Amino acid sequence: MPELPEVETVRLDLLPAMEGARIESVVTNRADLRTAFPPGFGDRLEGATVRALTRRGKYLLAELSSNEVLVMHLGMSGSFRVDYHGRSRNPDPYYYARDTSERHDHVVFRMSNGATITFNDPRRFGFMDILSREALGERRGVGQLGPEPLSVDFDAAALARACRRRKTTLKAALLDQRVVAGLGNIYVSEALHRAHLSPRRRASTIATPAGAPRESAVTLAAAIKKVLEIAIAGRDGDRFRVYDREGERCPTRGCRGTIRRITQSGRSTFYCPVCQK
DNA sequence: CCGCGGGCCTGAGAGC
DNA sequence: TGCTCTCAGGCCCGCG
Repeated sequence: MPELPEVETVRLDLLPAMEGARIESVVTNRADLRTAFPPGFGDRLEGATVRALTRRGKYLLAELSSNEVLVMHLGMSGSFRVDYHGRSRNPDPYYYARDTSERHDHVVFRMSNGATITFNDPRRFGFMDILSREALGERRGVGQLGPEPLSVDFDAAALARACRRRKTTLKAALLDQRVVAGLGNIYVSEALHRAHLSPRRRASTIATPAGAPRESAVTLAAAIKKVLEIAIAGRDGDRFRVYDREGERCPTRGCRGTIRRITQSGRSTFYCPVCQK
């Protein structure tokens, strides 16, 4: 379920359990997630202290006292559980349940502060990797991320520049983590709706030929920030305005349109054909 | 280089 | 009940 806001929420949940604590033990219950664990996975983590737990796009980064970085990605279905007082739901870390969701508990960290952190991921699209600090920027994925949408680096000018020569749709451009980091299928639909821009529109149309931001780029950059901020703050009231709301009335004030669902590059897009141009 | 389709996995829900 | 089918909030690879 994780796009930027969910990953940020996971980070905040993990913070008290991880930051400043030493990793006492690591158990992996299988040889791979999406990819194999790096060589010496447990040995490289055990004994290290987590100096900081940060986030870049949808990636969680545990910066270690060993000067290595533990990179964690939740894929589609990854989640973490934290249990305190040295007690996990499964007292035996090697226990591998077969008939409950616990059979997808793939990694268990025991921390010096008594926390037990369990990574669960049924579909195994998530992964963990360990890299030196310097190698981070070179790694495919994390190394190629565009600006953090909630930082000052991300604004209409940056967005326009990134979209300038894109012949794809706005939908595809915003899903591309090199354009902006952290948006996924839900928040792209939400941001475009808030900005009243059609997901089918060519990405390059938000920039002038010279690459300068048009008004639509200003609106879209602001909408992206807004949608993510609201989601992180957990203002649940109007969680998703269009996502998974095919057939419902468009929530835009004064708009009498109906939310439609279309498929773009194999994935669902929800939008209002009336107010999104 | 760019854009698209397919593949990777399992589980939930719909329809028969 | 149980089967089959579709779909799911991510990402990478290979093809044209």
